[in-house]
Amino acid sequence: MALEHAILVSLTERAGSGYELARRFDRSIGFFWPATHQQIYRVLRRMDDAGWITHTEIAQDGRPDKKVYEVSQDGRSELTRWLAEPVDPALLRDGLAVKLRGASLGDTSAVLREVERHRAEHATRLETYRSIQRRDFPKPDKLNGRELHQYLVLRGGVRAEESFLGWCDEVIQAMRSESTS
Amino acid sequence: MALEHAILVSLTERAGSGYELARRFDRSIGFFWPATHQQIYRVLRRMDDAGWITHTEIAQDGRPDKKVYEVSQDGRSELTRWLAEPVDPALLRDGLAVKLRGASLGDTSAVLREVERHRAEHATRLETYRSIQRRDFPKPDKLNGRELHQYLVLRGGVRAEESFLGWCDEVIQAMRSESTS
DNA sequence: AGATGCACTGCAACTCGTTGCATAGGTATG
DNA sequence: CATACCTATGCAACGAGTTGCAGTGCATCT
Repeated sequence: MALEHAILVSLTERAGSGYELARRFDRSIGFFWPATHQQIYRVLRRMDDAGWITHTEIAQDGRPDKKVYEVSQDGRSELTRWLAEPVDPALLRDGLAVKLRGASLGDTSAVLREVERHRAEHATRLETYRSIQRRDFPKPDKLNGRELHQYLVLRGGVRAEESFLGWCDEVIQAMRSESTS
Repeated sequence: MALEHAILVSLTERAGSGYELARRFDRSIGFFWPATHQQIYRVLRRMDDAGWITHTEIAQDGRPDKKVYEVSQDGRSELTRWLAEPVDPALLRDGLAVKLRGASLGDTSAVLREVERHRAEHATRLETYRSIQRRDFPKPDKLNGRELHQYLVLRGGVRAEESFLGWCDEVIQAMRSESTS
C-alpha cells in the first residue's frame, strides 16, 4: 500500500503517462521507492479503477497512444489521509551483510572483492546525489515548502550513501589487515 | 534467491528448527535480512526438497514435535558458490522519504511528528546494536575470522542507524525553523 | 540494408513477502 | 479462574515485486 502513494505524490507534482512516471522513478522518487514500469502500469490501472486518478488518451503519430494520468479529488483526499498515517521505519535488507557474515565459510577474498565493488557503486550513487544537490539546491538556507522537503529527501540519500561508503571502507581495511597478519 | 542463503549461513553456525531460526532472525541476522516465520517455514521445505538441508524429527512432550534442520554437503556447496557470486547493492525503500516529499500536500506538522517518531525508533535500534557490541565485542581490535565478520556486520547496523538518526535530526530542525519563520 | 535503440503499452507466469487463522498443551499474570 | 502469551508448525489467500516476452514505428549508427 505504498507505491500508490509514491505515484500520487509524483503525479500531483506533474501529470504524466505510465512511461514518463517510470522514467521519473528512475531519476528521483525511485531512489527512495524503486519500481519497474510493470509495477507502475499495474498500479496505475488499479488506481484508475478506484477513482484516485483519471486519464486522457493522447494520440501520437509514429508511436502508440499514451494515457496521461492526473490525480482526482478522491486521489488528493487519499494522499492527505495517508500523509497523516504512520509508516513503518525503513528496514535494511542487505545481501552484502549476509555474505560478510558467512564469509569464512567460503572464499574470503572473493567477498572482499565484492565489498570493493559495492564501495564503487555507492560512491557513484553518492556523486549522483551530490551533483543533483549542486544543480538544484545551491542555496539550501533559502528553501521552504516543497523545495525544502525535496532537498531534505535528497540529503537523506547523501547521508545513506556516505554511511554505506564509510562502512565499506571499514570492512575493507579490517579484512585486509587481517589477511596480512 | 537470498533468504535461502541467509538461512544457510545461520544453520551452518548452528542447527535448529524453523521456530528457532525465526527467533534468531528476530535477534541477529534478521536485522539485515528480515523474515517472518511463515517465509522461513516455506523456504525450509523448499531447501529440504532441493537437498540443501536435512531434518530430524524430535518428539517433545507438552509441545509439538520439532524438525531440526542441518546443512547437507550440497547446501555447503551452494553456500560457497553463492558467496563468490555478485549481489545487488542494498536499495533504500523508505516510506518516510516519500511522505516528506509530499508533505506540503497535507498536514506538514503531522509529517513532522512522524519524523520524530522515526527518530525515536532509530535511536532504540541504535542502542540495541550498541549494547550487543559492548556485550559481544568489547575488544574489537583482537578479532579475526568469523567473529571479525560478525562484528563488521554489526558495525554496518550501527552506522546505518546513526545515519538515519542524523537525518531525522536535520529534517526536524529544518522543518521547525521553517514553520517559525 | 541491417541492426540497434528508444518510446509506449501491456500480458503471463512466477517468486517473494504479509496477514489471518488453526491447533494444542504449557506457563505466567491478574 | 480467566486471559494471555510461549513453543511449534502449518494452511490459505492475498498483495508486492520480478522476469521474459511481444508489438509498433521512428531515429540513429554501422
